[in-house]
Amino acid sequence: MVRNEARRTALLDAAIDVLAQEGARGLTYRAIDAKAGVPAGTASNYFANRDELMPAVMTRVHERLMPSGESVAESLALPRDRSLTVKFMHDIIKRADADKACYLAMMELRLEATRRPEIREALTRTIAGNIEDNVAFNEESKLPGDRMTVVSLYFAMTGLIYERLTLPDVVATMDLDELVEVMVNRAIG
Amino acid sequence: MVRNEARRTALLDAAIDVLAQEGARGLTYRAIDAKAGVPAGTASNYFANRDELMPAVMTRVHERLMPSGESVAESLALPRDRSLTVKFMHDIIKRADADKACYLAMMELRLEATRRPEIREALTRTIAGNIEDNVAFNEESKLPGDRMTVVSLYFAMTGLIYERLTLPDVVATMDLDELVEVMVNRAIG
DNA sequence: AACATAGTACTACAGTTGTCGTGGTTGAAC
DNA sequence: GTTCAACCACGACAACTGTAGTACTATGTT
Repeated sequence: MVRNEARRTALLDAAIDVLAQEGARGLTYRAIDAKAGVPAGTASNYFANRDELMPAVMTRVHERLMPSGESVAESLALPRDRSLTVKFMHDIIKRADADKACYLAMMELRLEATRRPEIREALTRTIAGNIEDNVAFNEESKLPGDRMTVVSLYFAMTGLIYERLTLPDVVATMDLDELVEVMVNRAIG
Repeated sequence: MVRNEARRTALLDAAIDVLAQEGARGLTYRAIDAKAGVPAGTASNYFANRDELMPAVMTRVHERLMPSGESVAESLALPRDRSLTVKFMHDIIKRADADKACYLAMMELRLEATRRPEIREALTRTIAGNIEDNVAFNEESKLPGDRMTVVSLYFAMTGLIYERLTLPDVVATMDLDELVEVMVNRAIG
């Protein structure tokens, strides 16, 4: 198997775009090659078969969705109150808007996870770890709210982002700032 | 186009199962025929092409997800307090568990909606209407909480069900009863 | 210069899929 | 008992897809 990392990554990024634009149904070797602008047959030089491709895409999505770290540090200079939690939630929404393709690809992969145990295990680890990290972060940073605040906010944000990406017009009529503020305030209790 | 309603519905139900089990990628005429136990070619006698099939499936999903009405009436005999809202939330979760295929199919369709305007419009109407109905119902029934209670609970429940269906192990370690109770209590404020 | 290696381009092929057409069956109306 | 429309089974076919194989190119090593 060929191992030009730059090219391989470019192919995976192309696969993410294809997933977002065409869905799992459109994810073919030829579609990836076309999207990446490489000659037909290239993707199959990098991924032996479709079963090997999907987990690789999933790993790439995970990489791309990692928060920057420096923006977190920046935020932590602010006072640790409710308005900071609100800011964090808005940051998450902004990241989703900025990289829609990645989130949509993850949604395709999550559905794929219902029938592929390897993807399911990897995603479960990622997401469960993410929730635990958030709970620990919230506590260590002395941000307001308890464990349940973080968990219920996680679900609400998941639902909100899911809705915004798949059926934007449902949320379009709502005041996003007000919505996030109320959700945070009540989740904190 | 053929119009034997019973057979058509059976084919659509088969399509829902295929969507849930194999994903949008596996939704082929032959797969539908096989799942419905009818001779190959039958589905194509009922749906001229794939673009006509998808909205039909979506309509059928919508039909199947409608709540029974009598169970609602039954619940309304109970005292209109927080515990009733908790009960309603548990009913929703139960319905999702009882008809996983339908919910999974809807998730596939929601992703399909990002690239098919007809499905998107239909789903947007359905979901937005559903939220408004819930808001009105909550108010008319003098259930506790305001509009924001209903909206934020809607998102939290969407996220929770999404998580439970796609990555059940993430939620498995949580105490579902406690989670729903806290979510309701805080959403009410 | 000769060679080895990794990466790349391209092609072939068998299996699958969407779609269309065609002929057969059923059952009710007359 | 003929007619007719609706329904059904089946096959054909071109287009597309996954996969494997093969030959070409670039680069570095000896």
